Amino acid sequence: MTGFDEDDAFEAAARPLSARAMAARPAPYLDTLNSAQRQAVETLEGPVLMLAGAGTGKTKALTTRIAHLLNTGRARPNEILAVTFTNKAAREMKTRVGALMGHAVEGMPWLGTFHAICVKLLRRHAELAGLKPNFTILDTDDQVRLLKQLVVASGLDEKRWPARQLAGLIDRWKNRAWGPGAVPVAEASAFDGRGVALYAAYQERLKALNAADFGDLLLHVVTILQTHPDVLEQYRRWFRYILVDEYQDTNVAQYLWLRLLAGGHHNICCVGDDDQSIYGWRGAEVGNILRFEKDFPGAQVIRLEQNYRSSPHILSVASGVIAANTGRLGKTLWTDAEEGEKVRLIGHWDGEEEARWIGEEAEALQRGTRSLRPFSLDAMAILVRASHQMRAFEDRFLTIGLPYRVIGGPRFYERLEIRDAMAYFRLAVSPADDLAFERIVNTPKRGLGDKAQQKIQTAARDLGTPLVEAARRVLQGGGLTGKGAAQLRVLLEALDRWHAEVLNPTQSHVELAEIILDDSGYTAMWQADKSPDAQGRLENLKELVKALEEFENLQGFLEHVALIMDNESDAEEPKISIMTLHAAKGLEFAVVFLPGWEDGLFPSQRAMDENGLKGLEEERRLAYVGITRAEEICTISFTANRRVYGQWQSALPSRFIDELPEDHVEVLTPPGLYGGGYGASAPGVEQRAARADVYNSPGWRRMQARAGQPAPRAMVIEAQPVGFTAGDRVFHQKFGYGTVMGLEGDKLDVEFDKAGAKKVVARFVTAADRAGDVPF
DNA sequence: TAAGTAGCCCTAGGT
DNA sequence: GGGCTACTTA
Repeated sequence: MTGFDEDDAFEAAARPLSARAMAARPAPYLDTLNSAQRQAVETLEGPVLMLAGAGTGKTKALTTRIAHLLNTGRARPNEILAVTFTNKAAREMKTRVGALMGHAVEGMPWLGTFHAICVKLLRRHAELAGLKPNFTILDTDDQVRLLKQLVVASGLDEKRWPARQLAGLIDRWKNRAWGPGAVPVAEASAFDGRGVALYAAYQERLKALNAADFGDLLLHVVTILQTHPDVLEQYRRWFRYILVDEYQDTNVAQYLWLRLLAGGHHNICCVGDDDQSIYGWRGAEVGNILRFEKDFPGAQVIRLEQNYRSSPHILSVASGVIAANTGRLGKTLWTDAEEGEKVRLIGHWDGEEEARWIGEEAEALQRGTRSLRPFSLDAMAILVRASHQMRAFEDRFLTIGLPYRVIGGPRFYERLEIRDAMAYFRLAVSPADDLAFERIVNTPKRGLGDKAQQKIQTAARDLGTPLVEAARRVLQGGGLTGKGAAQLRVLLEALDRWHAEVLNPTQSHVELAEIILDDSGYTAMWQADKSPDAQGRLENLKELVKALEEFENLQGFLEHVALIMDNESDAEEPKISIMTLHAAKGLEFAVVFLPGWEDGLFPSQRAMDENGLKGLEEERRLAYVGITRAEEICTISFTANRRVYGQWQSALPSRFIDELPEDHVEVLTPPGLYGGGYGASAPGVEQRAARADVYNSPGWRRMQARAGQPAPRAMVIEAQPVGFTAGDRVFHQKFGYGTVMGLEGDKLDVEFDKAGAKKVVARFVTAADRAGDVPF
């Protein structure tokens, strides 16, 4: 089927648009917009770039624009293509358009995430990509396991060449819309020279399994549009208006996809903020938004600069920080709001003290003793750079009984028990799902260990059948005996029963799901488990079954889960939120804490090592995103000492702190700096206390500035990140002294005197003659 | 085959 | 420090 659904068909649309437009209803929603927003809503024809700074009412403008398109009769709901990155954003957009129109928006079938829309397109044209319309979507876990098999089969040492790394490589290639044949020579030799060959083999396997991974969803569609002009033409005519949210986060494949589809009517409106581009590591190209005017000739650029979120001090600090970046499109945020409090800056001795101080501060703000009014914990957030920073806060808050929630922990559907259960469901729906079978043959334990599984694998390969069928044959042929054989027989019989039930239902799919979990022994397995998290897992399984109720059948549910992840836990008592800076994008809080502003942690050493100045600038945008989350009170902090991977390390304040505009910052002095309690007898304590004090004295930053380049700050070095050459003597904390034998990227081959030959990351060693200077 | 232990790595994370 | 994998042991 290559055609369109009947109700989507617009071909009869030689309809007089102007007449429809004249019938448009009044548009009261326009009166609630400021002039820039209004311009963004009313400039409907031709390419538009809406540069929307943080907190400037971007979503409002975007949703009003859709409402306006519908209201003026310029497009029918199914002629608008509106793309977001997350399901959450898509959902919000749908809701808000509905609210604007005063009724639920039916038939906006093309409002969704890039991936959801691509699935829809790909199902229609699957055969053009060598797939069947009912292809399955693999998640990252499946992907890695498949790749692992290929790596092993190719004779590579899977330890030296981890499948996860290959998965990352292939993802990057797919993000750039490179099929196996299009990977440039320079990159093709990655992964021990076999990168591309493995990529090609992987794509073959996927085809054979009738499966696609996330990257494929886009790649296949782009390829189809590129190679089938007739298909492209259909969609070009169909999508009269295209809207894109978070354009600064698009990767090359998404960009190509958009350009192809917008090539007909040219009515594409991209919304974004180059200063909030923080997903470069995931393949996003800031270049897409910077190049917009070139890519789409005649484009109009509309800037949304009035900020409705943050106080003037907070905005000034944010602007001051981001000003250090180069190549920006440039925006000047302004606000009518009252002056409010300055951004607060405070240094601490170590991470525990930082957590203690923030905990007390949160309580004081909650009581209202630290501010003009009390704040709910719901209005407070702690935004960290790296997830391992979260633990100190969790520990502290558990101790003092401060309610908190961690946003972005392991996703519901990524949990072990959910994945297991899903594998059972998948097998019931499609018995040929080998990956699912592998996952659950021996879960719960059925006495089918590696050996038994290998037999089945071999049989499958020899017979050319799926694993389930192969297992059946192995049993019949007496290849397995004893307990394992008996239990395998039980499993296979159960699978048959479940599959028959899927084909010819005699009961609801919810009941079937319960039966599957019970009959398989999976529920019993967790009931018998006495570890503390078993109870929680059982509850998750119950939740899973409950979630099934909203779907017509298991198939529908599986598709949904493949694409969707968020389960918003309902709000109970007020809680302070802990999350990463990345997770905070798009959110806002009255009170924001930004801990851990230390060089190496933030900006992250790794970001700088791997991406140099580009990496540093992305880190700076992350700082900008963090600060602009705050409405009223924003507190930045850093510590003099931090435990990293169990080792104490002294740290220097982040270079971003030097960039905070002084007039808008208040430097706080933490209590108890001299109070001891940190082993006052330990050597060096006075020194370190003195230094910590310097960070906290009112003039410390000026002193730093005057001193010129302070201390051994981590440097951004573009060309030569390593700094060692073969023959250098080095010292490693764990392995001792050694000699550099060779270089490979940021890794060194070192022959250690005692520990022998090792590969170590360059920054973990120091030149041997300097070793004595380095405090460990 | 299952339980126990040693070695290894370690940003950010939606679909 | 902690979580995961791979290897070793009962």
